[in-house]
Amino acid sequence: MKATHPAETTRQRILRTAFEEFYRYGFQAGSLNRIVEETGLTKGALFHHFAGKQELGYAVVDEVIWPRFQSIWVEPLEQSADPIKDLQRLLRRMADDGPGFGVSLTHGCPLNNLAQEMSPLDEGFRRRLEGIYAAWRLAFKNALANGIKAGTVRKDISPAKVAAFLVAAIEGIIGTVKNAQDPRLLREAGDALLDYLERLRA
Amino acid sequence: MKATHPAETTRQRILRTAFEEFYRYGFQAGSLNRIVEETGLTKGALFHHFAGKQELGYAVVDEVIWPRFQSIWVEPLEQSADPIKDLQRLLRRMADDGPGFGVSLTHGCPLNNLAQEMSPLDEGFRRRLEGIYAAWRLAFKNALANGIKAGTVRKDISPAKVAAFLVAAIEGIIGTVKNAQDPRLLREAGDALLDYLERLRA
DNA sequence: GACTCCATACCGACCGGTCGGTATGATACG
DNA sequence: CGTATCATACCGACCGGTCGGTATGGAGTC
Repeated sequence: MKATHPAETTRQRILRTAFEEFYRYGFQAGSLNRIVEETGLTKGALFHHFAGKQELGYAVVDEVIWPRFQSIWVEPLEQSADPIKDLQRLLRRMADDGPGFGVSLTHGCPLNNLAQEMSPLDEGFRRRLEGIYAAWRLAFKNALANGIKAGTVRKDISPAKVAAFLVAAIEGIIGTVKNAQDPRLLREAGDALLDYLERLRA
Repeated sequence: MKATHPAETTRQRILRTAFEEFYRYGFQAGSLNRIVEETGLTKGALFHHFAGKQELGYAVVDEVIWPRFQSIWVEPLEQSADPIKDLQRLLRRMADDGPGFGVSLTHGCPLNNLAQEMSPLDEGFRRRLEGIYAAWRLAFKNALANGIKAGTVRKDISPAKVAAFLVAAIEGIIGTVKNAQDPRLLREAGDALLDYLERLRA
């Protein structure tokens, strides 16, 4: 424990444990008692750092999911002159090393899991998650626009539309593969996505 | 009630109410007490017809979701000689009349909702839902193969790969739009999908 | 340095309420 | 009478959340 998470504050330990709990069981079915048990702390400690389950959920989005996502999907695409190549590289790495990308084959994408469950029920969740999605689409849109400027991407496509489609397709693939629990499906749908990207080249 | 659902048996009323409950709150957070209250029946009636919550959930998949899905996505595509045209028509109809397709802009796709929540937690759910997804992909794959044979679809594509990608993309679009709650996003991603379909033409 | 004061961090028993599920009985129908 | 179809009453488990209390340590005062 301490080896893998050195010098972790109590608040950070709660956040990390809560993230894993909600990732596994969903937010509503996730149990504060289990989080307390898992951290080795108590109810008192948890409620000292967070006002309630909802606040804890919000904090997981803001302080765990959002930073992880940004370092994986936003930063690598900034100042990309050949977004198609970089996107294909990102997708291949995600397929080869799902867990390292925060995406498990069986548990799917934490961002999408939370969004599908909570967005219709809690506006605070929806707004936060939508912010991440919007940043994702913006990163793709900018990268595609850069590609067009650099001459690596076809000029007749709409960066905004393609970006929206790409985000949806990626989440859709992760979701359907999570349900099938079959790497072959990941390969098939992934190949089609890579092929789609290939046809965006100038 | 009786006007919109004439001569409905008790079992059917429970199933329909349970479907709506699980569609709104998810399976785990869905409440049997609310279902009982909503139907105007009692616990005794519910447990007379279903052995428990899990069995009720399975029955909702088998007897509500699966038939609805089949009539919408499988049957219209059988014996299609121009699957691209028919697919585009289906997609446009879904975008224009979501609720009629069992897909709400704010609540998403019932099939995908259940799959994302329950597949990692319950193998019975996963197997049943995967059966529906497999049928979906098969329907698309057969339609694309028919299109190739009829000369309406490009010969150099893999029907299986494109089918897997299409299913994923559709679910992904529904999911991201559900989170954004913005019809403009549906329009953007949908346009990109229609464009992708267009480029499959022979 | 010694003492007061007080905020922070954390503990663990306990609360009301809801959950899925069960046992038993009434009613109606063959 | 027997069986199917419900209603009523109730159970234990678990839920998120509260509350009184304690240990620690830093700041201020003399």
